[in-house]
Amino acid sequence: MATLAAMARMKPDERRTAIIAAAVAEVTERGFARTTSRDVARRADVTHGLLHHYFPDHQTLLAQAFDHVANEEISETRSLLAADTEPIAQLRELTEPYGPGGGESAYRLWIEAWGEAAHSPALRKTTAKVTKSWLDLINTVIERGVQAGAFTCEAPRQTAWMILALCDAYAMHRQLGSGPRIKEMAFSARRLAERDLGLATGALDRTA
Amino acid sequence: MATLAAMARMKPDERRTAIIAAAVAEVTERGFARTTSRDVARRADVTHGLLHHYFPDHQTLLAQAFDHVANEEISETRSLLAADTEPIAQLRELTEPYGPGGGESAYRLWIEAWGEAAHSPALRKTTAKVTKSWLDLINTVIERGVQAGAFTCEAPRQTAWMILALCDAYAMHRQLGSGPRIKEMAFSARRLAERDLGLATGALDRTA
DNA sequence: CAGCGTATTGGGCGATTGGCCAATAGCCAA
DNA sequence: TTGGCTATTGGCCAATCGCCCAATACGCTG
Repeated sequence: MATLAAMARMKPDERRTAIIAAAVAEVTERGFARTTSRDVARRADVTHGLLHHYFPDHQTLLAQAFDHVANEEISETRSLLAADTEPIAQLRELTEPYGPGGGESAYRLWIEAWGEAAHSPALRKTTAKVTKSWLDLINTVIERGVQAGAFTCEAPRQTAWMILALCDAYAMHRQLGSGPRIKEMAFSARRLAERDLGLATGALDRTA
Repeated sequence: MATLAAMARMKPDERRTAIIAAAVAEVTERGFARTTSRDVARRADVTHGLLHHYFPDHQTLLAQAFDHVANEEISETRSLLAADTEPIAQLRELTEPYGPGGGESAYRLWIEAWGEAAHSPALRKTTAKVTKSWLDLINTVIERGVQAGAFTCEAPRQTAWMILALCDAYAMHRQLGSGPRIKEMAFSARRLAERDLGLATGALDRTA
């Protein structure tokens, strides 16, 4: 992973980023509660004592780590949407079977975060904020599509909420390996969107 | 909670049940990873040493505790449905705003379980099994309603999955206190069900 | 009542935790 | 080169964890 000799010294900002990246990886694998300072330090190739130099305490480190990823996901998706101007293509991005965010491991982190949010005000605040961002993102795509004449929609915010909920639920249950017909679940969000937005069935499946 | 003098001795089965109940309460409050043997013991009014007499180890205790609640929820819902014979009334039960299961705290436990399932094969197995039971339950109600002529439905299993997903997502995000318009989210599942099953809007809101 | 088996206690063990701190190492300005 | 500031180390601490076990209390059977 890292060249032994090159480990010596890093710019503080890089070091900080490396530690946060290590924390994210650990939390994704083990969950918030089971992630220890020493695990993070080992993964970041530093000693555990250094963590306290960059972060006041363990909770703050984990909270900042999740904050970092969550905001990054949002901004990445935002620029992904900016690349397409056509509403249908944008909606297709948002309903990708692996989730519009960072894919498999990103959802592992989110599942951990939902659980941890019940015990950490900082996590709860971040999850609430980012969830709202997701809803706004979907809602904006819908409303722009309606204005452009591509969609028809009675209750955009409600449709946005249902799309998000189905994507989350699909990703979560896929994580757990639960249940039959998991591939069908993946497309429920798209079929729901197609019906709610006046599109033909399968309109979101076709590749542009 | 418990009379001091009456603490002395309990039948083994009662004791076992009391410990499991204490474990459920602790996990609901603190999550799986942060629940310690001693916490459970204190809540159950026994010493920590006794736990090892009833359960081989900590993980097994927590897994059995969740297993107990999950199965109980399912069977309670089953008998709840048995009380009604009318499909619409049954569907109304299933889409209760607080979730068809045990209410608020029950969903706290489920959120913890979803996270923990990623780290515990036993939890993963239970969540998968009970999720399947929920889907079957909803699916049965739909199909009986279709046969009785009360519903019309193109893809029952897909509709069942969407209803479950929306209920889960609503309950979860309500837990987190996230987002505006959370009351509207609560009825998304009902509106979806009404449309998917050929019912009039609001048909599931009216009290029987 | 005597005796056996189980329920229950409470202490102890090794391992691990987050946080703290004195000491060291490396970088840059003067 | 020197001095000082920051990054970094590694050891230490009290607290706590799950687990184990010898000792005790209790209840039931004979």
